[in-house]
Amino acid sequence: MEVTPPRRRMGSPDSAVSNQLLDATERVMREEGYAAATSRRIAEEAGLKQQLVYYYFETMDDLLLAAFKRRTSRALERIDEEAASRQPIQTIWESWNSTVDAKLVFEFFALANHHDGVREEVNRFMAAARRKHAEAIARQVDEHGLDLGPFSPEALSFMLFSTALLLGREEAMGLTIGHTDVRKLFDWGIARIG
Amino acid sequence: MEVTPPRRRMGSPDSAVSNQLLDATERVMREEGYAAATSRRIAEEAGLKQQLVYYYFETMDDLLLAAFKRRTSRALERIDEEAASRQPIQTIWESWNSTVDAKLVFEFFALANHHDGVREEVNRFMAAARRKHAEAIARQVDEHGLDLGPFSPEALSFMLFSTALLLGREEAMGLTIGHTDVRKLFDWGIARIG
DNA sequence: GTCTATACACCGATAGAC
DNA sequence: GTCTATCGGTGTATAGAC
Repeated sequence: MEVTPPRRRMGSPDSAVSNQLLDATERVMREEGYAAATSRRIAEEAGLKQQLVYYYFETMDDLLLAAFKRRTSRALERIDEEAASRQPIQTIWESWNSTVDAKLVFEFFALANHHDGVREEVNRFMAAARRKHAEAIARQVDEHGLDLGPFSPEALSFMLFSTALLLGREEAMGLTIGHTDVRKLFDWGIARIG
Repeated sequence: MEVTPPRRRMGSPDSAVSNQLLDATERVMREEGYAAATSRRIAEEAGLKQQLVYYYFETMDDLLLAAFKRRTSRALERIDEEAASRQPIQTIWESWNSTVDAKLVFEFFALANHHDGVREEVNRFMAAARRKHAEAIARQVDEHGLDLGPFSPEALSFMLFSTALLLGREEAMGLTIGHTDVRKLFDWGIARIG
């Protein structure tokens, strides 16, 4: 009968300091990579003492997971708001392009390769986003008698995400070969569907 | 006048041991992430002493870069061979799907966020692959009077890579929503073009 | 070419005072 | 809630013997 193991005392997960630490974690991960997201480096970035990290988070793994969960819960709120859009496909495309922090996403995706908690949360978020987007697209297709051509709502949901993410990554890295053509292609296709 | 700084003596970059270390580096990065790619962990994985790493590579950054360069030089050879294919689009699609080690690619892409040498090498490789693929596609379009529809060769080159990479990543993570639809979509589109 | 030994920085995490 | 002090472990990298 697994009982909660003995723990040291801890602070509120929604406190101001806790959020400062999560902000600092995002900055460090974006600029220096997940390997640099240590308790010392994050505390320094937040202007706090290293040991405070362990007052607000059980372990470093917990802190990293909390940082990702804060992002996904905000993103899911946004997705729910946008689901009611009059032109969901256009809205989804613009939303991924403007909100996806590609460098950070690649750090979290790499982290997910070997961090069980983060992987589960990435999968949970990606599954929810894909389903919600596919439903919003399918609803609009029904209501307005649109023609998606060879795209299923799920396939379109996948393509909008994967394309925006890779375009964002390459732009952040200074590589843009074919990008104007791809953006024209998506603008054309989205306008064509309605 | 920058002179090569004084260095400790070093072994051949093409030796058997050197390649064992690069093999071990790939395994560690794939299974445990780039943060685990330390001299101790890699040497242990290769069954060698930690200090040997510094006989074959100047620094850990050099080792990581060498590991990535070995992959890209092999991949570019393959791309050159496949450029002569009778059906380059089909060949490129199948090649990305069968050769891209998605977990490892995400580790190197995340590493590229903050490792200058790796970023430059990633950009060099991606630019070369995109151009070579676009040229192969354009040549085939010319010779056989194909119709790419709204796709430019560069845009198609981009989409084949980004889609195969993200499909591969999600499959490796156990997430497959919409995948059969996306694969059907690409099979259909590629068959349609010719 | 590979070994032993080692310097020194940084890591996660805890104990207990204030 | 935040502090000082500290533990044991691991990191990169070097020196020099064999």
